[in-house]
Amino acid sequence: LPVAFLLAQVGAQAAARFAERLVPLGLSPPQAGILRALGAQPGISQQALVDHLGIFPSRGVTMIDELERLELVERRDSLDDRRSYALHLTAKGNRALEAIGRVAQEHQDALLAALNKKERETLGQLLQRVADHEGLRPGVHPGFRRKG
Amino acid sequence: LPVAFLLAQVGAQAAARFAERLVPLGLSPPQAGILRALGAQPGISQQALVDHLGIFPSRGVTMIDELERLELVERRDSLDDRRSYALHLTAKGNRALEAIGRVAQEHQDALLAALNKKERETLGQLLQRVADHEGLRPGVHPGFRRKG
DNA sequence: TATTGTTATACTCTATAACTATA
DNA sequence: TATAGTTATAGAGTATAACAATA
Repeated sequence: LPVAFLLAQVGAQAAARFAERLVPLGLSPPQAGILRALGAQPGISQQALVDHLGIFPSRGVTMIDELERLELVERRDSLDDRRSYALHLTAKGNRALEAIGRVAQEHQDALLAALNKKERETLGQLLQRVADHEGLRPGVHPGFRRKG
Repeated sequence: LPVAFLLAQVGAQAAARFAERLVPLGLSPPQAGILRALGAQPGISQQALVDHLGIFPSRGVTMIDELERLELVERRDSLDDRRSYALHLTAKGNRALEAIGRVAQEHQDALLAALNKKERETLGQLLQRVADHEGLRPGVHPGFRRKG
């Protein structure tokens, strides 16, 4: 049984369907990932953010630029180091993050409609063990991360 | 429990690790997918291939060009319709397909090292049910397919 | 001299559209 | 007129490298 292939196949499907559900919010999956990270760690620097997500600094700049233009994120001057910014969600950003959460729940319910509650738990536990064994960071999508 | 996110996360990891294992073979995941499809359906036309994989005809041309240059695939003239070709694996292409199979097995063993045999079966069965419910075609990676 | 963030550029993958030749 | 395959072009997403300001 090609379980590894099934994983990649169903995982890609999950990602694609989630991306579709973000379209009405005007967001991409990477943007949702940044909002999520900033919701969990308000005030972190761009450097800390790109390190956490495993992306290149230049990409962080571009993405934060866009999220700032959308008024979802703001760069505040750092108090102790004038080179860096403290990144924060705006009120609008927080509302977007909540909307992402609702959409994610709907997405999961639709994706796992073929499984009952107990089976979903089992699936989650098995996946979590694989994720832990692979050293995956909770909440950080590998599609986000640079090679290596 | 964010099972849908875990699925996307672990699935992307699976795809990335498999891609790494293809590097020594000089192949990309899409190329491996084509070799696999041609192994299962020798002699099909480019049209049938791109339809099966859900890619654009122009992409099919480019990819078959490359695989032909690598001497893994050959275009044979179709007997009954001079517009189309019959696609076949060469002897070298068949050996490559076998190597892909070995690499896939090693990949799966490494990826699922945290699970015992029974758990792997359970995971596979749960994933298969999700895949069926989502209407995924066996052996066709969604990353391959055009939107829709 | 190292670090934060930025800019400018290039690369890869894929989509779109116009085209040729057969049917 | 429709279909198989091709060519040419464009776009999205991301990586790479050089740079300015601050530490």
